[in-house]
Amino acid sequence: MTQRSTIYEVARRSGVSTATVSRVMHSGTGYSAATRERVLATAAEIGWLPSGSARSLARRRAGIVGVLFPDLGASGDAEEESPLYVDQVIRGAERAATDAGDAVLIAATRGSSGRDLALSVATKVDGLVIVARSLSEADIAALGARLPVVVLSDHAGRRTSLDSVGVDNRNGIAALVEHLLDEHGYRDLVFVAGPRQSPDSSERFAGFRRTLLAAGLPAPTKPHAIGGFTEAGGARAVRELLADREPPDAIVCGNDEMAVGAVAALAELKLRVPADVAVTGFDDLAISRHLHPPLTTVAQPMRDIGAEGVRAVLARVADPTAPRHATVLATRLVLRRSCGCRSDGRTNR
Amino acid sequence: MTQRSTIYEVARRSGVSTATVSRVMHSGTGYSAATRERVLATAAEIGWLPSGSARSLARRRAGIVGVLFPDLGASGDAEEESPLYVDQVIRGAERAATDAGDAVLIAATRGSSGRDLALSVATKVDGLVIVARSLSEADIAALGARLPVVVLSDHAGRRTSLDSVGVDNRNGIAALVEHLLDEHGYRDLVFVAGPRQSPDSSERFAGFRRTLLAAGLPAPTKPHAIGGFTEAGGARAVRELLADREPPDAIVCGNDEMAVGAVAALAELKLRVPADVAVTGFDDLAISRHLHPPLTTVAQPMRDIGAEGVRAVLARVADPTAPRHATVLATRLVLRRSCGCRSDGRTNR
DNA sequence: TTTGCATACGTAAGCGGTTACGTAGCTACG
DNA sequence: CGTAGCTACGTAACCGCTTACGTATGCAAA
Repeated sequence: MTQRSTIYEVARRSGVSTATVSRVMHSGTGYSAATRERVLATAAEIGWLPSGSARSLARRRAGIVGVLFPDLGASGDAEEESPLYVDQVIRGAERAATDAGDAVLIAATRGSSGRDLALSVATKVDGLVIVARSLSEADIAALGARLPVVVLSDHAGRRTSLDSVGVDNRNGIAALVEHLLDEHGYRDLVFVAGPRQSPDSSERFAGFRRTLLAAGLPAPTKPHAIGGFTEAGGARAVRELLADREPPDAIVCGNDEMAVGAVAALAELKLRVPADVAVTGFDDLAISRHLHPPLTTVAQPMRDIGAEGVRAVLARVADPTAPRHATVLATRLVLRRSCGCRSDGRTNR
Repeated sequence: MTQRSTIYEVARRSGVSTATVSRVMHSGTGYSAATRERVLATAAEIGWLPSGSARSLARRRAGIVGVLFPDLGASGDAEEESPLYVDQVIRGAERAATDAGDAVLIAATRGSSGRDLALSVATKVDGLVIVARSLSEADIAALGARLPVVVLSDHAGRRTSLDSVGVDNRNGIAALVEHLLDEHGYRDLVFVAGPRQSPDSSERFAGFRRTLLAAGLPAPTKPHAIGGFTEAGGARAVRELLADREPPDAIVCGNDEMAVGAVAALAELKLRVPADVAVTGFDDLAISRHLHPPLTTVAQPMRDIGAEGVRAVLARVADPTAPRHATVLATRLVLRRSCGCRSDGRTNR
């Protein structure tokens, strides 16, 4: 490990000023070809690694955007984002940031420590992308007052002052329910919802209800069961549901994880999927196509959500006065066998 | 968005010097309780967010460690780390970094652009954790000469100058093969390997071979087939294999993804798993317990690998002269139905 | 009272880059 | 030949913190 060298060292050895070294590194003009070669050569020779901190300080731009997300594995099985989901969002964010020449810093909030972590991260970045439910509304608002912030999913269109990115939950579910109704002729559908306070969950239920009504079918005013977006919750919800009533034609779950639990619960009850009852999810996680049977679901463009998130904060970093913008991305219906379709992979929309 | 305020502003408004503000923020001593309150109050009042860049520059420590990994989704189906695997490593790294008061910056190398990306990231961090095959050996070595670097898996113990973290592939496979031999009585086992150049893959094969020899069985000198660590590769390998010979008792795959492909290929051939032929994997990805049948595999402590990685770089940042250290983590045998075991979940070791 | 030693600050010199300005040399043109 | 307009640099003033030192004040011990 060479002694950390500086731009002065490079300048001295190349017989130029630091300004010229800086220009060679980041500006396309202001130096001759010969000078450029000389500078580059000595930089390589002494293994100079420019100081990002110094550059950031001078430019008042870190070139880093932070992504805050809730940690799951940490606090047991609470109602949290699926790791598979968040990971994809992060990947998308990384991709967009790298494409823009920036980098992404990630931080998982765990329980109460979130606020301090967020503040600490905020000092190191130009803007923050916050995955739903990483932080309290108040904390998010406080951050939003200090630096560019965009909130992902479960908030899109609901917050008044911050940029947001989310998906079209209503139409996503609508397409799914229409499929169940029209292609399979199911009439008796039940909806297993996520957490009560989740806007995403509410919108999905709203889409469910609206579609049934549009088809002239009776529609419930509230979800048939609450599964809290977790596998265990989905299983529990189905068990409770079927203790009361005959199996429905189909169980529409608010997300894929609950669908996994639902399938398991149905197996316990000796009910076959989809022969006896169809099951669907929402998200299209990596595991979903491997389930038995493969899960019919509404795919969320998880990577795009992350990517749009960083694009949005970078846009705001560039122009802090731009009007607030809520991005809503489309979902895609993914037909697999759990809904009763024959073979996997047919998709729609 | 308030005007970006500085420590001078806070100092002025609190009637103290910047030194005192700095002390209040980061040192437990050097100020009275009253001063502390006053400073904290005005800081909150004007919404001051300290500049991480300035702090990093002054302290000569960014408080950030970078994680470099290969991107998969990007370049099609090349031989790359599974997203599920890398994501877990990243999670572990994030966890360890946060616990240490640092943050992690992530960057995915895609194809040839890796070298520049790595350099760019290197300017922003105190050290780098590099997931195997993100970069060429030469590039890794060059980085290692400029800042603390630790390499994860597929290298552990092999590189001479850099710290590394990996798993005990040999013993991991050995436990698995012993199980197949002793508990199930299988005698005819075949090994489907990952990429030829992969040290991880080689070690796994070595463990396979050694265990067969130890049991007094004939053992091949090279893998029966090469699957390249991908699902498609695993399927292809099995198809080619079974074109030549009778189905073996068990197919030991070099990783879980190849096992997925193997199971699919066997299904095409109307062979039942595990009734006709058992299949096993390596990694224990999130999808593996959902497969049909659930996959028996050797679990890698993916999060721990990431966590140990950042711990190792932080240790080296703290003491650059410490002797190189190679961490080798233990694996865990996960018994599920694909090997012929009755019910899921029994694990060993 | 003097001395000694904490404790609570303030001063100011960096940390390693960026960049607005200024200057010198050269070419082009009236 | 004078001058306008480039290009290729150098000078030096920041960027916003941290921290080594130095000073002042208070109090206990001598």
